[in-house]
Amino acid sequence: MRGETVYKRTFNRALDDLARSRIGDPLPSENTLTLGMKASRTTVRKVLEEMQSRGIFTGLPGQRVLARPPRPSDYFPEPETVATSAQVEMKFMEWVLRGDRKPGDVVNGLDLARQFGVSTSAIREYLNRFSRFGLIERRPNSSWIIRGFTREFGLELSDIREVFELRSALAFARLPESADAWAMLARLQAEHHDLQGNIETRFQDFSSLDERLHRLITSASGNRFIIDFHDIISLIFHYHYQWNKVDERDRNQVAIAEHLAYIAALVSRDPKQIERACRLHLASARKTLLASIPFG
Amino acid sequence: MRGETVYKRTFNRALDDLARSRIGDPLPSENTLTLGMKASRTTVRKVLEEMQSRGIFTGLPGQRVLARPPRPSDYFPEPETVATSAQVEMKFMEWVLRGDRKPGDVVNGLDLARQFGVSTSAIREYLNRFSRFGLIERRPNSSWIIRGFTREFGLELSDIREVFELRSALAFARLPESADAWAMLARLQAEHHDLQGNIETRFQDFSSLDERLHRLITSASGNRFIIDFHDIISLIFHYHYQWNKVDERDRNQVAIAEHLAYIAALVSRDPKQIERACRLHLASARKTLLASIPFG
DNA sequence: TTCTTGTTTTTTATCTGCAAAAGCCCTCAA
DNA sequence: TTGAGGGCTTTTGCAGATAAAAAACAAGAA
Repeated sequence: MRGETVYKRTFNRALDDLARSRIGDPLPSENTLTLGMKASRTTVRKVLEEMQSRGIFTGLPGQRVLARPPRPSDYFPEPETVATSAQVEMKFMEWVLRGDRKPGDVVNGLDLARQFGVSTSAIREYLNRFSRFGLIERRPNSSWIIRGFTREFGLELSDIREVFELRSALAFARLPESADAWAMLARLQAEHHDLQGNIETRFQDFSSLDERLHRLITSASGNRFIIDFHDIISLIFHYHYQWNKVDERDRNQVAIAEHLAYIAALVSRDPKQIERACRLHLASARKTLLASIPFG
Repeated sequence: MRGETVYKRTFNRALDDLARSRIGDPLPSENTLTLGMKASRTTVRKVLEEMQSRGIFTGLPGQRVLARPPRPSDYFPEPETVATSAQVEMKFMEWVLRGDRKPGDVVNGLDLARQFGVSTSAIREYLNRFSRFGLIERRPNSSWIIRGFTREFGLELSDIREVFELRSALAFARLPESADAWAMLARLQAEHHDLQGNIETRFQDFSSLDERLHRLITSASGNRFIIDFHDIISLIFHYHYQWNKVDERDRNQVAIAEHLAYIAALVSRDPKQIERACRLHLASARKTLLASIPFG
């Protein structure tokens, strides 16, 4: 059977949205609400029903009106809002990347299921999807084998990344002036400057900025395989940023400067300059990644 | 529950091997047999037991002796030897590649399960694994969407292929003289010459030769992402060769010549020559692929 | 030892089942 | 004739069960 995670997540999100309304404000139609939430009308309706029964709204459907502001106690606890698949991902990433697995170790699905408190099907499904990240490998009719978060992995990943991103960056420069991408790039540039000004306090925000910049550049390639590959980079760096706090501020400061140079190069449209800035930044990204690999 | 496909496959394979023995020949040990088969000893034992009860062997374990040659009627029918997952793959590939699906069409897991005569889990599992091929895309909490075997797909695939293979080919040339790869390349070269001599009758054998050559080159990159990507190429071309029979002989004849030039270039170790031969061949592979795409 | 084969324990492949969530179609009102 | 919400149907996400296959263990002979 399926948990109620979508419902609870939607409920919480609706509470957030409500915080901006006042008592007596009329509620938008179900369809309108559905557009904002990332769920179906069926779920939104379930949320509305519960809210009504908790006295957050009053009035007949069609004339519903906010009766009281949402309280913190209305929220469902965060852990109940995350789907099994997402839980498995987090637990599994922690397990492979931090749990000191060695190449050749076997992954025991049954055991993981017990450890993570989910069914074997959930594990199986995740392993299948995860295999494309190159950290595990399947032996048919037998268990999965750890390939390991090793130095080789880091090198192979970085090599491809450099090929793909350079290609994408050059494609970016060839985008027509009118493309949305340029506007987005300008916004990212502003955000970088902004962050640079407040680096002392907000250096942790860099992680999401990094992801957004590289995804934007990558998507200019227009190639689904390049874009898909970025998911791997993304995932690895996401967890990497989460755990590797050594020298974080300094590293991010350097990276921001590199990003700004990279953005400036893109704006210049000069292939030579782009190539230089791109390679420079990716070389230091590679270094950081390798440094974070255990025994790497 | 699981089918008996591994057992039946192993049984048939053992019958094949037996064809080379004579009445009275002693049987190798269970362990030895297991090495040859692609299965565990448990399965091999089950096979032996059945063979004994059918009178193919006589004698106590340890002194088993062939009692009669295998008969065609001993074989399990081929369809019973293919695992559900493999069946799903074939049926699904046929369904996406030949069944005139359009980008944006939804994939209904339940419906496919009914059509293919398997459970929804089997479909789910396959879709997950298949998603990395870039032909379908998932909408969370909702169905899969067809991205389609379109001209864009062909172009994007070919682009990456060219980048990866050129890199691999140059790496190949740098392999030490002693590497196994050189010996394998020499063997493939001989097989190509052989096939070229009998092109009139055996032109259909090209498909497997093509796969082996490109896999060998690709593996010289030593990069798991490049090697994994080759699986996509492989799968697409595998089905492509199976269905696209137009001008097959002529196409293969040209491709063999290109392969031979490519191999010669590799042997020469001259990067310039390698690049030329590689690009030339991949350009014509691209053309063939694009030509085979419906409305491409 | 190092292989045999016999036996028992684990783990995987696959199916079934069911509640949650998504997708319908329908009717009523502005 | 468009958009609202009510009610019903279908599909998905995940858990659970079970037989097949793999792996681990055991004990005797070469």
